[in-house]
Amino acid sequence: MGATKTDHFTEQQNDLAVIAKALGHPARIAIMEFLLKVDTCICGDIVNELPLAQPTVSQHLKELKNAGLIKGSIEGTSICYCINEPGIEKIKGFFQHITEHLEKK
Amino acid sequence: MGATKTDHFTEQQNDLAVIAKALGHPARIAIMEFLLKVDTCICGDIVNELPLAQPTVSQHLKELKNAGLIKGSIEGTSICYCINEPGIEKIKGFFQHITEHLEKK
DNA sequence: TATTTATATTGCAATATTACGATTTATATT
DNA sequence: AATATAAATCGTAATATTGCAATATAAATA
Repeated sequence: MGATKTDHFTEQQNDLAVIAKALGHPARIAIMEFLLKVDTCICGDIVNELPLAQPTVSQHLKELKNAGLIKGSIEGTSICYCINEPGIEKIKGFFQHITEHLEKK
Repeated sequence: MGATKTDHFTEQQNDLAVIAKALGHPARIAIMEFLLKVDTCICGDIVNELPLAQPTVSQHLKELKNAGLIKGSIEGTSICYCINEPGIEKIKGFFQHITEHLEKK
């Protein structure tokens, strides 16, 4: 196989998994950290920062955007990327829920 | 390829990615939620709960354990699994760092 | 309109993941 | 000792991911 049985799980479970999966690669963690530092930047800045080729960075950005963790806005010939707070809040809520529940014991 | 360039990133970035990746599958999100609900359980309980075969569940548990998100202790012929709080705190810290940083603007 | 600049897409090879049947390991119980 | 129970491991097929060269797209500028 190799295909995840997504239809056997709830929408929320699948949604959280997509977000977590998007962060499940060191390059994408590095992109998030870089975006946090510079606030906003274009794809080329990340290509200069990371040891990866432009198509690879573009692909990682696409996955982060698809998960709702970043957003991009067109600025002339380039695209300005920045962190999308609602996406962060969604996964953060999952962990807060866990720790709150654990503390009640 | 298909192989992640782990050696080009920091240990912390790789560590966070491993934790996030472990949660990047709906079955493993479901296992975490189930563990939170029942506090502690054995592999067989999860097999009864999820639409997955025993070897598959065992594999998912291994990955969660490897990431430090759960821990297991031997209880006679079975193994008692529960959430490992320090693992949760590590990834939770990452998101708190992000939101704290974003609020300062 | 030709060129430059910035990013996305395509296609492909190497590797990783997912899932499960069959088997193995390890501890209890009879 | 034989059997039952619980979980891990092995082997394997199907599918997904990673990374990049080559190419395409799209907007600004000369």
